[in-house]
Amino acid sequence: MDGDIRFSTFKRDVNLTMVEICREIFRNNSGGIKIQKEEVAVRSLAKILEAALRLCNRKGFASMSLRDLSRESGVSLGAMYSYFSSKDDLLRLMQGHGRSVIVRILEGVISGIDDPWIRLRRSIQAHLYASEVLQPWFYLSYMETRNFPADEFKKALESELYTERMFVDIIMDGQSRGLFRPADAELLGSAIKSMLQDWYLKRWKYTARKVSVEDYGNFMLGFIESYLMDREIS
Amino acid sequence: MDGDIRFSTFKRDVNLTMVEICREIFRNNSGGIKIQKEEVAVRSLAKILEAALRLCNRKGFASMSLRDLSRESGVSLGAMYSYFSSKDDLLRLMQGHGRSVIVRILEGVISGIDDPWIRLRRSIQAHLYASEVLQPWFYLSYMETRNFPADEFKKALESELYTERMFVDIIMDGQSRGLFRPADAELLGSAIKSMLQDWYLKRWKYTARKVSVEDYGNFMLGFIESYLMDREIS
DNA sequence: GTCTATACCAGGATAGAC
DNA sequence: GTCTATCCTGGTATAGAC
Repeated sequence: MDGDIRFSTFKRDVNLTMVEICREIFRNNSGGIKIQKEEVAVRSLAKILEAALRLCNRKGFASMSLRDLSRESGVSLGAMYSYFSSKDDLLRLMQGHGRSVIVRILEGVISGIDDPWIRLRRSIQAHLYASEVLQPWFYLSYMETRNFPADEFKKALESELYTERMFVDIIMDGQSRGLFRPADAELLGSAIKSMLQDWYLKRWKYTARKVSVEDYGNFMLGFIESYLMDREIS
Repeated sequence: MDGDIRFSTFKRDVNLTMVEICREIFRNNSGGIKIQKEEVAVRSLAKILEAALRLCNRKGFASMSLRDLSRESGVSLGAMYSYFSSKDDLLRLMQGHGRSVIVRILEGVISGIDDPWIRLRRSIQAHLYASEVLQPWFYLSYMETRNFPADEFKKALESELYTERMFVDIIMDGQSRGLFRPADAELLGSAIKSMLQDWYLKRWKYTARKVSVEDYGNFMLGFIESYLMDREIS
């Protein structure tokens, strides 16, 4: 449809390789990371974070021991402590970055667009594609929120409400212009979020059924648009 | 609407008090539980399981230490081991029961009903209400699946697919009778599940917004029915 | 049946050699 | 910068008094 984002285009444009992400993390954390040489640091960091995400997704953050992580990443226990100062700090490192990336992406794709139908489509697609590219981050951040240190916990909740708000605003805008049917915008926003989350939380299911991220997005959009166009029921 | 289940009725009918549940657990686990007197056992068991669910919901199973649990439940560390033989065993105790309860409920509410519209409404309502009454169980079983011992893990996945299948079957039945629009029944089934799950996973959000379980159910049903009735789009 | 005391081990964190 | 060896806390689980 007009204004739609294709996954392949999206992926090319955001270009989020692990190494690039780690480079950015390194530059923003010169305080916490004790290594000087950027090349060295970025390489180890990538190994550590990749392994950490893999393990956290498999067993959860609390059940991942740093000895596991050392084995999985190939970086020794001692050396890892040159990259973070505690296990909680490692969580912060993984977490903080993903958030900034997603906000940047979401705001980018709808800026300058006026039509609520298109804003809705594009923001859902972007959210879905971002979670596809950064699946382990999204999964971690959903499942481990409870175990975050207080400051991170608060930020995670705010982030949930922030993205939901984005959808609610678009819906209310469409309604006030008489384009969308009247309906509870907040509940619809929550429903959209929960479907978006299902995509990255239950990857095993969708992979097994060979549903692609674009299939999923198209289904979601058809479902939601059908509701918003419906004039029969008040 | 006709055939609808009211939450108050549902709650009265299933009558799932903690003590009743613990009594049933006790009777099914006379092997594992070393206490003889039923009254004594049920009382302690209720204290332990209530506390365990509270702590698991707050910090996760892995982060809950048995010392925490002893403090929270008021039962000493030593005494608790008369009720289960290991921490994993405690998980099995909490988990196994909930599953049998939910299957029993879900099958009960649609047996003998033919109309797909009513079957759909009732199965969604029952699922939602069950998760409301047993919220901590549902939450635990969703969030901790990864950490279950292999056999329990498998059962949890099967259970996810089983209830989803229930919805898919109803949808396909409605479609083949020409009552529901053609649409991807499996994806719609998944979407229904994800909305049902959002209710018990994000209670904080809905409580803060003063959305009742019946409000939520009505919204879900309106959303889904609007889609299934829609004849405009193929 | 329930408690306290304790064994034993795994995990996070650090020191210091290379 | 990275590794190995080690410290020490806090976890699960048990023994045995009451």
